[in-house]
Amino acid sequence: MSEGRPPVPASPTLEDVARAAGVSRATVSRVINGIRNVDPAIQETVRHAIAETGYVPNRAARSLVTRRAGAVALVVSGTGEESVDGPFHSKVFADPFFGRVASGVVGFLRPRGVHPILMFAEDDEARAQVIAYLRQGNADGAVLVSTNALDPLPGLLTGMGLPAVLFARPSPPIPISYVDVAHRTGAKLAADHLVAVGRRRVATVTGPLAVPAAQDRLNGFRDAMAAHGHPYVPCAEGDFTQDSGEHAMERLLAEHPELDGVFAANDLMARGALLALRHHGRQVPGDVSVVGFDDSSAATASRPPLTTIRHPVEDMAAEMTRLLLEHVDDPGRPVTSVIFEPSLVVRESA
Amino acid sequence: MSEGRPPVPASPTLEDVARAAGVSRATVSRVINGIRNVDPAIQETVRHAIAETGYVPNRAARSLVTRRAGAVALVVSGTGEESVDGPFHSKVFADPFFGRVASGVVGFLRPRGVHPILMFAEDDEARAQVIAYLRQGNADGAVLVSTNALDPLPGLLTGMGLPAVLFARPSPPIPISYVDVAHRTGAKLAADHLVAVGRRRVATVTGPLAVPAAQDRLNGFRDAMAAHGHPYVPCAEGDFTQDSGEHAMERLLAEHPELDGVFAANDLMARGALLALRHHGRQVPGDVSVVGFDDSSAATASRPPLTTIRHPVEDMAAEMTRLLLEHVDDPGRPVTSVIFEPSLVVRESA
DNA sequence: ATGAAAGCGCTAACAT
DNA sequence: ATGTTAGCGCTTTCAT
Repeated sequence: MSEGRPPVPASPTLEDVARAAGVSRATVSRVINGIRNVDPAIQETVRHAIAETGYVPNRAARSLVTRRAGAVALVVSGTGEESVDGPFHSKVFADPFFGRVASGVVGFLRPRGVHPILMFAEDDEARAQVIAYLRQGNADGAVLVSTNALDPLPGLLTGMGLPAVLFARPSPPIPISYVDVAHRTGAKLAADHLVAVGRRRVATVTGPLAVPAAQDRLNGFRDAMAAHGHPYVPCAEGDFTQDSGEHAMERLLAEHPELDGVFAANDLMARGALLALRHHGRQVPGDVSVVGFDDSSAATASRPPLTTIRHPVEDMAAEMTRLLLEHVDDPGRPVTSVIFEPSLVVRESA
Repeated sequence: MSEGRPPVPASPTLEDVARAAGVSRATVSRVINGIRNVDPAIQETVRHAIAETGYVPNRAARSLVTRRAGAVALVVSGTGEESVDGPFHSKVFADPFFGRVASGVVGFLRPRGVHPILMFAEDDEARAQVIAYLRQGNADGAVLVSTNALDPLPGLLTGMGLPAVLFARPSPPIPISYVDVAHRTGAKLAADHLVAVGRRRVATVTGPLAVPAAQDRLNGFRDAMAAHGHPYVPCAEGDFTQDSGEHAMERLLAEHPELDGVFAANDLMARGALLALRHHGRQVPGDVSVVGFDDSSAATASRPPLTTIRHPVEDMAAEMTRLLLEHVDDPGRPVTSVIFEPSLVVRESA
């Protein structure tokens, strides 16, 4: 932003409150920051003066001395290869998942008087801007949700000493805290359910296999099916979009027309699979059972509603934020991971 | 956030750079802020010193003296009645529309080194927190997208003298800048198209009629149909969600089984209408033509893909942000509105 | 328990 | 064209 005049009329300062209360700035400051050793009577006087003057602390002044921004960044990071259709940001939020993360983050932050700074890091340039911005000390830490496992950003952030917590385990092991869901357990839940409803010729639509989560879901599913006596599970790779799910399902159907069950690594792809199945005249769940993953809004909005694996995204995001604030308050704290257990939500598709 | 030790090692200050370059702080400051009247040779020296020391300006210190936060808020505001299923924030971002707005805002802000602070104001408490936060001077202004026409927030913001720009015209006329789309023109486009493809028994699924946009789309549609010789257009009210669209379509079908065309006031509801139509065995577009509004990702993801009215949400959001920065730079500037023209996107549903 | 005073890092007069 | 200097509003020793 370019320069201009001050937009707001001068607001009351500590000095004003101190004068009104007949005490010193220091005392007012103590009251505001909840430091004890202040006479209760004086505290009362000060509080009254604060209310009377309509005083609100100036964050810049406070930050300058405390060396804390009092803000955190919410960084959505991508690969840089996604500029196929439309701007990255638009696409990102087309996936309801990110909205749930944002929700969880804000939900945790807000009661604490903190609000997240929203940043996108979809390519090298954007990443550089993010780094530059954070280097200015605009945020005390960052919660990071990345669409790409090889994202260099987590490494860069920890490298510059900025507290950061990831949503989902990074692919190259780096010393950074993260929250994640037990993908393998979730996939097992899906496998168990498909088998329980009598499916025997089951295939899976995977996410991009460079992503650990996609790997885990695939492997977990395969292992579970193997445990049920089905060592071979046909699979087709998608990229977590609905279209990719539809195409993957087409391929699966072409090669294995006899299949009677599908596990898609997320709901969007499951929805695409539903489309392909209908297109080929297969009834769901009559002919083919479909299980998704995420329990996103896509799951309830699709017809039939999706049986899926739910993970508590909002809770996870809140926990991620909690971890971040912990790291901010105590930079020496060792990195940790918190893994959430998913659950099966049975609807109509399987 | 509670207090703790400084998270980062002391970074170089203006003083350090000045010393390294053998000049005064003021000169370095001038170079950084692009103020002319600095000897080119010295500029070079200073730049070198900056690079050498790895200096980055401290935003808090700068804000303290300029009295500018250098940040803007992106506020998503709701009615408070939406807590039906899941947290407000989750629901908000389930609508791809908000993602597009965020995208446009960030797209405009980022090249200018500004990032938005994300805030939700879904009920009185949240609204109070938003106000309190903004009163602290954490943002120089706010771009506001509201799901409710009677939202008190715009009034509150302008009341406290904070520059703000809305996405969509507020229902009670208040002196505030906004961007919007020509809803009536869009609705007319839909009507013209439905008539052009031979539809004569046309109905409409409206948005919540308390919202001006929903009103305008309805009225624009009715007027245009009247101009085509169809004075009566059955309508059913929805609330912009897919489910509401489905239910509205059910009602329409029950009362007017002969209908052959539908205009839904947004894509999500159009999608719901598609579901209801299929459920009743109507072919789209064979038996019934369907036109949506928004050209959101829901339009391309639905089957058949939706013919819809496109408005340039990202561009509008960018313009909204531009207007905000203008108001921030010059608080005296009179409020303005910018209305964008929508266009018809023909796909398969009509 | 309270006050006085020293800055935090920066910008913007003002002086030269 | 450059330097000097006075704060911006706050927290935090250090005295008292």
